[in-house]
Amino acid sequence: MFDGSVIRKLRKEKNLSLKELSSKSSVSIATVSQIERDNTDPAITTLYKLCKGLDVTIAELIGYDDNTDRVVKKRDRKTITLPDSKLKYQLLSSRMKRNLEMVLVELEPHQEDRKLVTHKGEECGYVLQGSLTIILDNEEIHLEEGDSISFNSTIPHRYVNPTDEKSMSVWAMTPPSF
Amino acid sequence: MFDGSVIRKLRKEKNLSLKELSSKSSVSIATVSQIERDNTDPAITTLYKLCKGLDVTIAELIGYDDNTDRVVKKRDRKTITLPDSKLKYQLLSSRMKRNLEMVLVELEPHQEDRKLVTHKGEECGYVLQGSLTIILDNEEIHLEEGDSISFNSTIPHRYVNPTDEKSMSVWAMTPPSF
DNA sequence: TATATTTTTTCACTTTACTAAAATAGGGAA
DNA sequence: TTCCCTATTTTAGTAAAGTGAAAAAATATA
Repeated sequence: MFDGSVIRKLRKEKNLSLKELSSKSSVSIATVSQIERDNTDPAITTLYKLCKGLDVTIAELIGYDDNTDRVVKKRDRKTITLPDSKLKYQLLSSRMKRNLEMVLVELEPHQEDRKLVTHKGEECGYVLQGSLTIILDNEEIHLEEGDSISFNSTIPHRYVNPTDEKSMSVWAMTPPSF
Repeated sequence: MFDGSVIRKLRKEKNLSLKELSSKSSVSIATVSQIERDNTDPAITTLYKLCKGLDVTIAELIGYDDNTDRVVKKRDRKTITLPDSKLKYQLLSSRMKRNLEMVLVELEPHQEDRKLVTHKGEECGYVLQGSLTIILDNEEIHLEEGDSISFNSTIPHRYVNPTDEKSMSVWAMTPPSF
């Protein structure tokens, strides 16, 4: 069951009356009231309309006010192990359901993944330390410290550290792939 | 109107029959079929159920856009100026149309933004250097170097550097807000 | 090709969402 | 305290979602 109280909370935060939200969203006053009090389970289209009136996305609406485990302290980071990868991944974002994920990726000197990976969504990476070579399909892209890159994650890709120094980079992905 | 063909597409990708998805999601075969062909506008709870059967989140279901890649070299970074902010922002992601954005945020000692901001989406931040205090609504969250945080960007927020040292953090946002 | 089985769609019914109008509740002014 | 106005909830009706069973279509097998 969808929690309608989030709608009321957002509405009040934006200082809107039921009448005003009804007008902005083209949903009747009575319906908004019923949804807010969990008297009804809205159709997705009705939710879209309410989101328009509230100026939020559905993902935001569903994830709003979920403040559990926002912070990941350095000492509490989870290390991710992937079956096909020897690289060190540390999750920076919390494990709760979200549309955005952040990880630290560490490669030892001359380390690489042999296997190309592909997954839904897109990602951005920023080189914190050392260098990093990204193989995107058959293209080899070399990044120095401070460089960054964005690409579509469905493009088969893998990481290579061709140097004698450790490489550290931070990556954001939407949707999450871990 | 919600586009039900996404459900069919995902179902076929996962090699599920209507009967199998119906079973995994506890939604009747007939309903799944009707939703897939846009004959009906599902309740949000029904969509939750379908997502469970398809093993995707609502955000994933509702979708995002793919696009092409681009590198931002350190020397080519764009600095972003915001009308209400004195903080230094540098864009790490390309300016191409995307659903994901990454920026470097730099605060001088004792620098802060006085104004709470709110915008659509969600964000993750990782403290690269120094410390950073995030004000989320009325909550004050203190992060040390190496700490990270995820939150919904519609929650009013602002950044504060309460220390004598410079603070550097990297932030990912979806959807982009710059 | 014929038959069997599975998958999907249609049908008719029950249940529930959404609505306009009426009723109730809350707040402010005189 | 009374009155007025606005905000919210309730009511009763219409429209639409969700269902199980039947029908139709698609696929597999001999």
